[in-house]
Amino acid sequence: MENAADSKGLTTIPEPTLRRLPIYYQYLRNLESAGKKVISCTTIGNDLSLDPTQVRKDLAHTGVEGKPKVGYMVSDLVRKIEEFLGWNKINAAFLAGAGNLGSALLGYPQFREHGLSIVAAFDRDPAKVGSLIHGKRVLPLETLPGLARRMGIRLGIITVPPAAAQEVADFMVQGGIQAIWNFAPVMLKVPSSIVVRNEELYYSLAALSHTLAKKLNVEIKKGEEGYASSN
Amino acid sequence: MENAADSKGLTTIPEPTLRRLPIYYQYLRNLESAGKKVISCTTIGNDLSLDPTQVRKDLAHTGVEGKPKVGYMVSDLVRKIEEFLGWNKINAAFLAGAGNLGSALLGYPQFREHGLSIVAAFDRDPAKVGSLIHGKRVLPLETLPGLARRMGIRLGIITVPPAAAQEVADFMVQGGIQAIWNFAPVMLKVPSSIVVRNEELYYSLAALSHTLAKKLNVEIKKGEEGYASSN
DNA sequence: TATATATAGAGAAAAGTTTCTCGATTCGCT
DNA sequence: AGCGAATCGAGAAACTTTTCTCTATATATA
Repeated sequence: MENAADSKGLTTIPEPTLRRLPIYYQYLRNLESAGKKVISCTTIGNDLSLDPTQVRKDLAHTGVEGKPKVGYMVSDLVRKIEEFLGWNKINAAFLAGAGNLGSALLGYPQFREHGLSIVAAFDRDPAKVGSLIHGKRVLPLETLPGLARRMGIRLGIITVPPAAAQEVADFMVQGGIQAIWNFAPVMLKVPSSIVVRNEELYYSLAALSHTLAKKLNVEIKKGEEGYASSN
Repeated sequence: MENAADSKGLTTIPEPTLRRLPIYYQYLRNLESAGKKVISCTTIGNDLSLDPTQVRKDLAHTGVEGKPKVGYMVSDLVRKIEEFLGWNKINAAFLAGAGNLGSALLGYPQFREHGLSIVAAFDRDPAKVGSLIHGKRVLPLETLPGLARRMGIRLGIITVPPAAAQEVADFMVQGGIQAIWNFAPVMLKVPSSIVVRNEELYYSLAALSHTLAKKLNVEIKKGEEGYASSN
């Protein structure tokens, strides 16, 4: 029974599945607030333009069970996905770098609903230290390791400029932080036991701009054809 | 010769490759500014913890060519990836929703270097309309379609609250926008010819929090074992 | 109560992606 | 000039993910 093993983290879950789960989750939350009680993979697949079997396999990874002819309880699905992604327990996090992006993240309401609570921000700029951003206190960067250790913080978010990122990462590791969400465009060097997730907004832009460029190219070609011939 | 076809957009490129290309790009830009002229897939693979053959196949999609025993010209690679991703031409974009996230995106310096120039922001809040955010003027939302059409804008970015997202998307479609980068947690309904890329910061959180949850679980179990037995 | 139908779930097949293997090429060194 | 080492590029093999097919089951309806 692979599902049970999966939901306990004993097997590895496909990356693509992991990327789709939050999409299902959002969709299901919308259903829930619309008052829908049960849902089938067929319907989910139609609404999200995904293959129903794929949806079923994805959801099975969370250990949820459905009924033939009926589908799944929406509330079951929501709960199982939350558990699976660790969104049912709040992770306290430290954020380093109280610039534009850092401030936006500090004020991002969705995080709280998805198991992430940024409890403090850190910066080197004396003008920022001591101030409040979206209700979170900005503290001196040097105090990060000690505080992280005392408060048992497991998650760090890096939104400092690239040049400072490695040093901040070192601070975080020193403070016993286990997972780093890195928004700086550099590859961090950390012990292999630390989970690093690199996030660059422009990474996501790649797919979009590639598709758009291709699309515009095709249009230009069509235009030229239409101009040259008389069709 | 599949590479040539690829670089002209005639074949489909694997999603995973598309996600890795920006990573290579960033790495290569760093090399470039460090003065490195040539690079091999072996070295790239080592530095980025990827299989060298995979790196080679990924890069081949851009149509770049290397020399045995030497590798690739760093500058060739950078140029080819830029062309492939459409980063060599600047795309002018409109952004709707001048809140926290919108402001952060307006001030995000990396976009400009990657083919994206946000030329104006739109909001419904009269307090924001008319002001400048990071040098970009905030305009009334209603003027978006007309302006988009007149300026030939192809790309729209949505950072409004979920409830307003669909309406904004409709405005964008009406204004002839071809691709939408959607940061609101809703599935937009748009004509199938429009490219939509949904971006949710917490989507990326999924992988990280799942791994962290798993990791902490394992640690707890280990702890319990250690406690129960005397090992 | 029997029947038709929608759907979960499991396993097989197909498609896609990554990794391996090998030959060809280039360069530096002797 | 010839030799050895490094690397590209192409094709094959292994692996992963997606899609298809089938069976069992729950529900609604006649």
